[in-house]
Amino acid sequence: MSLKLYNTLSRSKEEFKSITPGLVGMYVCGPTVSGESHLGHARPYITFDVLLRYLTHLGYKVRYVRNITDAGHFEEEGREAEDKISKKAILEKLEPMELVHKYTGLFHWAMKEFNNLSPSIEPTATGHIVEQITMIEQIIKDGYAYVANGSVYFDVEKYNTDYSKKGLPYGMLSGRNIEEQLETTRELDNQEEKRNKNDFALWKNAAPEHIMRWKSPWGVGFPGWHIECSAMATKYLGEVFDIHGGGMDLQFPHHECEIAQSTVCNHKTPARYWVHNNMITINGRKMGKSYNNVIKLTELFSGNHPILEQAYHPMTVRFFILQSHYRSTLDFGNEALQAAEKGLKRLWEAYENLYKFSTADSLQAPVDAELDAKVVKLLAEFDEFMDDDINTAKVLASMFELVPVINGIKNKQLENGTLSNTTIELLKTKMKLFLEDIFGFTSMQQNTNGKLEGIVELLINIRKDAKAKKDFVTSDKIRNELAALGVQLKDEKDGTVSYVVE
RNA sequence: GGUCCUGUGGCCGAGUGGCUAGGCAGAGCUCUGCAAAAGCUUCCACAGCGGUUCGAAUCCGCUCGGGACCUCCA
Repeated sequence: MSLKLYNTLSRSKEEFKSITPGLVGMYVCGPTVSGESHLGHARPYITFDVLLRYLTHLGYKVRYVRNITDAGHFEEEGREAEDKISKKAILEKLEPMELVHKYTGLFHWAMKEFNNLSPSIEPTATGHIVEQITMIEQIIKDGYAYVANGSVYFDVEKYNTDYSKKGLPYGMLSGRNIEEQLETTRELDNQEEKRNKNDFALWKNAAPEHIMRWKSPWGVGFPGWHIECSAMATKYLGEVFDIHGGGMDLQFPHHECEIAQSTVCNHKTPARYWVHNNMITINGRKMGKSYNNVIKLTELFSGNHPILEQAYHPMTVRFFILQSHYRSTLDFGNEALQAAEKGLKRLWEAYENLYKFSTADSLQAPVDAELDAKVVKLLAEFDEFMDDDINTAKVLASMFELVPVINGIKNKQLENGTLSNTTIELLKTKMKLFLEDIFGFTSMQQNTNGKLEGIVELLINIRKDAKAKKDFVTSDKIRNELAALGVQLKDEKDGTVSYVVE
């Protein structure tokens, strides 16, 4: 079996084949660092992190490019041109560069909290002004863009007419046609510079008060929203690359425009597989500034937000996201997050216990051949589910079916030697591979340099003595007060005591 | 208004037409000094109405509800 990915271009699952055997180029639209990252950002970057890890597991060498948008775009086209970053910079009395630096740092911090791997290249828009200008010049030269008052616009109408003949109409990704667009696009002000409402800016003339500005053949200004991704993807991944990812909300117009720009310059549709993750909703509504329901990642991890009943660990959020399929909307709620927190804890504890198993304990032939076979089957399905458009939800469900088996063996509720040595070894290998390497989970335990461990062991021993003397007042006091401090004692079947730190 | 997606049990969520994922919560039991943990068992579903089919949560139609995009957006 081989990996299948849902391709937005064809609206179907397609077998994944890389252009160059063994190598994959993947571009994912990164954040605009004019503000703090929020819960919504967690979804694509975790989703594509898992895809990156899975492709790597399959043996591909992946070049993962994720940009940082540090040059502002128009808040709203037609309104007075205002650069997101420069506007806020004035309000906060900060240099744009200072603001960008701050939020880029926060973004990187959050990505690390989520245990997302770093991209191979993380290019910035401001670092690629030259490439963008070069690309715009090319588009003008080919006749698909025009200059107006120091701004440059892409001629969507002409592009659509010419490229429809080649089977590459504008709107092919998002499934809309331009004729309808003309009738349904809202009436906007100050559009006289454009020949057509559908045209989009490649370069925008900067008003004198504008802080972010660069010299260009058309005057002083700044790049339009879409051109950076085309320029940087082409530069680092080539004219045609394997995977382009991002949130569904970017399908139109952003990715549509990217396709148009790149196609004009390179005469090819830039990416083979367009992969889009769905949105996270809060109470059934998409999170967004206009809805006033944005939860920033710092707030999510600290619990400091009116919607939040408690803080949520980055791993809980990661688990929550991977428990659904990336193409479904995922509804956020305290109850759901708390369920995820408990579920992950149970799964992770079983996993850690599994790793303590000695295969010397079990016999060569499984006592329970049926269960042994079931375990082997569940493990084999991990790969099948991932190959089927990265169905992390199904893999996790299978893992939960393995939890009672692992716990049963550990607590001797299952007979010694229930599973064969081979199966236990396979269980260990695959659980590690999927939980840590592919899903990217890490332990939520804090490293306390062994001091806490020593203290807890001491208390466990005192409690053991108290219990031996039937001094249950003391033993319960130790147990309950440790629990209040977040240290949960567990009396194991064999008389030993283990514990978990919250 | 246009285009598209969606409606699964208390909550979150998988679901390729037949074998009713999974998590959390609830109930019972085993274990336990008591509890927790763990194990076992168990209750509660496919928005509604039609249709196709031997058989539909899954396909089709209609109705109702929710959402997304069309504007910055992950």
